[in-house]
Amino acid sequence: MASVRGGSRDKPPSIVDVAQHAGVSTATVSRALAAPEQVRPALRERVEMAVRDLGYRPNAAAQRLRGRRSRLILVVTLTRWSAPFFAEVLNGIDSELAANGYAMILGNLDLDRRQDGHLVDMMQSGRFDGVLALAGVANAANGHELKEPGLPLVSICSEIQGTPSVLTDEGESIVEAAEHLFGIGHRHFVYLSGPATNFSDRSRWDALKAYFEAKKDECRLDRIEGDFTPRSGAAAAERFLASLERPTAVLSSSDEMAIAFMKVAKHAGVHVPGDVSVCGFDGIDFADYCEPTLTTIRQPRFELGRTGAYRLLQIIAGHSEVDAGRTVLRNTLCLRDSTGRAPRHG
Amino acid sequence: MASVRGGSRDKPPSIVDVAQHAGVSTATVSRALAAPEQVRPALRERVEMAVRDLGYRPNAAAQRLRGRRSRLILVVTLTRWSAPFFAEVLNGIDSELAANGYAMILGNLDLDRRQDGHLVDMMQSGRFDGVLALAGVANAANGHELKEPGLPLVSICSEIQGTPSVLTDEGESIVEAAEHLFGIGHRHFVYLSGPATNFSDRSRWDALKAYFEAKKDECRLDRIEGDFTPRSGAAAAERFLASLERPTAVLSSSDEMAIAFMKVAKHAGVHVPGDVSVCGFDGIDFADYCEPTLTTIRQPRFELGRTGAYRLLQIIAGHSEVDAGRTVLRNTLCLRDSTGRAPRHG
DNA sequence: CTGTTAGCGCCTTCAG
DNA sequence: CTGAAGGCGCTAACAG
Repeated sequence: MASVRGGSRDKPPSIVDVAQHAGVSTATVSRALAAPEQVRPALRERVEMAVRDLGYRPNAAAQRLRGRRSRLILVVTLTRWSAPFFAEVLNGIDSELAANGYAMILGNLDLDRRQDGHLVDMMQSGRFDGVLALAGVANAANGHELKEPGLPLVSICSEIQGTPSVLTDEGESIVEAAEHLFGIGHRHFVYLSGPATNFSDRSRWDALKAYFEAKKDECRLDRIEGDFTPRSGAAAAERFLASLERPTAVLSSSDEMAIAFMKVAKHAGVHVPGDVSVCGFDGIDFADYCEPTLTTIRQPRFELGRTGAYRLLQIIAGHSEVDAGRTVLRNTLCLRDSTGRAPRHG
Repeated sequence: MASVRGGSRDKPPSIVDVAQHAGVSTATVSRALAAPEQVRPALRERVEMAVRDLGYRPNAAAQRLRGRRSRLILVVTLTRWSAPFFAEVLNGIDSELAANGYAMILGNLDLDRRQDGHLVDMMQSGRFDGVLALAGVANAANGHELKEPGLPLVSICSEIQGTPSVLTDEGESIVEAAEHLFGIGHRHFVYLSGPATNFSDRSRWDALKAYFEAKKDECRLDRIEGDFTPRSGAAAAERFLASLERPTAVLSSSDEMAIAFMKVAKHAGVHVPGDVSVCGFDGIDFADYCEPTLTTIRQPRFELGRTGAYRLLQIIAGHSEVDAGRTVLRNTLCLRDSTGRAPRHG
């Protein structure tokens, strides 16, 4: 009676095979699987047995063609994503999707090669039930290109006009960090930015500018351009070292930049936090293992992913009451050893 | 004449719409797209125009159902993957797949919950043309479970019986590192392991054991259990510190463990490399930014992914001459500041 | 409750 | 070179 899936090269069993094996119609098989309560127990069991015997799995393509969901979500990322940050966001997404029987396709958007066409093709090929756009993608693809195909779309870590998005309170958090540093005596700040087109970076910079605008008589805020990568953090440190009047507080737009910055600064004999305080952004694992441990603004990475996926599934399911607008998660300021009182000084 | 895709809510155009719009049969449309040379230029152009006008994209589900490829590859990973390592492998995979018009599904395998069924379901649902299994998955899912569905399968960073796999020369490289350390005076080594069931870890440990077996009169090799994570590296450091006779050379099975190890050791007043030399494995970006910079065995992460994807596509395309067996890529020993001469000592 | 039937959109013979 | 027609596997009406 056992005999799982005959020989080997046979093509997989179809619903017809199951129907014959169980002595019922294909419709009954379909129902026994999708709506068991509509099938008399006796038949249902025969079907279930046949399914097991033959090792039958519904063909997803056929299901999709017939009009049902594909249970596939396209997740669009940039080729140059920050692994420590987004890997955990992906985990969050996957966790929520898997729990609901969905799977994710990873679609890397290459900024250099004009590959967007490829993506839009995919989106219109009817393969997916929805799209999740991760930070940066919005600006890169101009946002509406992603909306155009008419698929349910949720944006994570950046906002696309008229599209539900999941964000963190980046502006508030970085101001909170600034305020903390101000409180312990710092008056000269520098912001290590991300790419100028990045949504997060804009939010942070705008909030910071507004905050210091109100304090412009007593404080100074500089800005050094970066792009989230360690390399750009090291470059920023060189510029910092070369400056005539060095800031005493660094607000970095990513932990990776902050850590590289500290490394270079220390090498040049600048003490952290004695000479300069450094605050990162993201809360990646390595913030605990660098020297000194990094004060940072921790983003709920897993939750970002989970929440984004959740909202998307809601929309797909048609629970679209609260659709539009943003969901804002809260960050946490984690004080560690890279920040301290401003150095005494004239 | 313009008018891209009507109003908005209409369902997407099908091949029939295109055929009507162009005044030809559906068969001609199909051919014009798949085998243009078989269609008279005049008609071909009419079709191409209609395609553009309507914004037509072939429906992937229908194509797949009709028997063609889905151009979808399932990439199976573990829920607890090491982001710094695998993110780059994924990039390599994506790069090769995208270049050939394929996309990847990320299937996280959860070790805790028995979720494998879900995966096998997916594999048999006829959605994919092939499967890429990343390190660790093989052992977890017992390998053959993945082979069973009869899909083309390639394993990366671990070997599955009778399945093509892409590996690095881990054994040779770690022995090379050991040899280097031996050459500069070290005689007491400790290996920080990964999970005991991990394929890579086994390869490394076996090679190391063999190497030291031949030197057992003059050398000592200890082993501390870890699992690749920083946390376990820190725990290993505690054990190291507590040991009566401390080894002078640490061979870590991951950079993340090595970095955490150094952090804890330094905190306890142990100098790296003055008192103990530390060598990592993987060559992640942070190896350059920790203190001191980490000597490590760099794995060609991007190439691992790219090569794995390449082999899989070859198999799918039927170029299966060189199918079985392994492809071995070479690692590079990167000497940095965390290793040095063994301390003088009785 | 269960079976019959009609397509979903596409590609690929098979005739013309 | 082009058109007509069947069917991939499945499910949702519609009858019984």
